[in-house]
Amino acid sequence: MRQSTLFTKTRREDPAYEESVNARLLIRAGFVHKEMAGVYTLLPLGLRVFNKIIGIIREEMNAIGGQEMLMTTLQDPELWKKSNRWVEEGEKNPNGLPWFKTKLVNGNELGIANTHEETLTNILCQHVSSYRDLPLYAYQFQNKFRNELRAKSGIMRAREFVMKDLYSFSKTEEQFREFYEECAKAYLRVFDRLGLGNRTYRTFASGGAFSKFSDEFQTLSEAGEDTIYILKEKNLAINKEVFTDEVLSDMKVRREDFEEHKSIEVGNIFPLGTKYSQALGLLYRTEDGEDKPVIMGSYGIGVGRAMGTIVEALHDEKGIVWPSSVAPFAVHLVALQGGEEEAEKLYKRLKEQGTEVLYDDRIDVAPGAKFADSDLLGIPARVVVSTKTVADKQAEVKKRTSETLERVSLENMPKFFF
RNA sequence: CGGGCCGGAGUAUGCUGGUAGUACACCUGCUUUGGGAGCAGGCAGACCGAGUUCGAUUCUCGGCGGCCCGACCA
Repeated sequence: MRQSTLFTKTRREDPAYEESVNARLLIRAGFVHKEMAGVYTLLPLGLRVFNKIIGIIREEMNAIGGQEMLMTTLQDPELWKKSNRWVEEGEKNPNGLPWFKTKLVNGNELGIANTHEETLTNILCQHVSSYRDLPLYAYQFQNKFRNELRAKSGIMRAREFVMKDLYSFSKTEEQFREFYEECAKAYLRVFDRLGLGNRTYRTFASGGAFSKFSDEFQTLSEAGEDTIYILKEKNLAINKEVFTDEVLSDMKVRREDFEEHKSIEVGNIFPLGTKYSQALGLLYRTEDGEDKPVIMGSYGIGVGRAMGTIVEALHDEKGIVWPSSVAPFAVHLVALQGGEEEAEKLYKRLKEQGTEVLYDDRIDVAPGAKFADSDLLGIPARVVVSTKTVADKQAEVKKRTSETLERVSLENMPKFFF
């Protein structure tokens, strides 16, 4: 893509109304636009990153048998009343789910989705009736709306956000557990591919409204809202909420061996048991002809939060540092004076070979400004073509993560040196 | 939802009870080009409402909005 046609502009200064690193950098670099507190638009560059994150999650979910679908945002209150999660006006919410609601013209109330256990369980009542139909795993990337009392930390705690939510439906506890562990491994692969592997821990946590315990995926970061305790040699992490003597003795570990860290919850998986299958009547018939409620589990990753976490975890003083797996482009080709003609040729060649390239073809922009933009945008490789390099029939390559400049022949540029 | 701070060109800010200044961006022209160029000219701004006052961007109150702390949070 030609940068001269990119409608977003970078900013030199931090927005005055944002304090968090992720929001400051993403706004300055033109990846997101803030609509209001906790509500962010994805601009073209931001959407490219977003879609790459989704692509990675999708591959890993498909690999463990997930079937992708897309459920609705408008929700029928009747379903939620069955599970006792519909909260009337003025009522204190026993489940802690802050609802957004709206109304039809005729006055009937509707819910605006904040999660989809009820919806999917209800759908499956029409498709599951025998043990032969199980297990099954369905997931989606869908907008969730949560009426957070306080949106904060930039895109990390939003009121509207896209979540990958997968739900498992199993015959037995053993079958559920087997998938649960498989999904936990898939989650670690996802975070590894997102460039967060070395600082993301599967973390023992409280089960909230659904079960006694759950597993969170926590990425170490000072920007995090959570506190976890980690035991590096055992690769064990425990959320502060459940860092109790009882839990420690169950795990046969000593409190003083743990280190305390701030962290960001990038994913969460938890058992649902038969809470929703019983409430909504999702039963299956066993080999023995008996009707039993399906055993469920729920598995979430916030896509925007993952994006923000990457920015928080990997930025430097000059800007964003995207891992190549999610970078908006693989290469930032920068033409400086005297290099325009060769840069143009190189741009065409890189595109032909399928390399995703952002081409800074802007004229009358000072070299320093181009370099500053390049650093801010965080594309993994910068390729400069200028009078100096053209004289040697070369281009200059610099990785975003390194200060080393490398010269590469313009004629025989290796296909993927990036 | 409680508390603190804040609200002015596209962005960032200084001063101010007498209708607004600067920098960057943007437009025009000339020069300039390897780490956010220079000169000249130009465009562009006070969240909403009420009150005090001869006069309010400035002071007071209310609303709305933002950030932060706390509470809350699958």
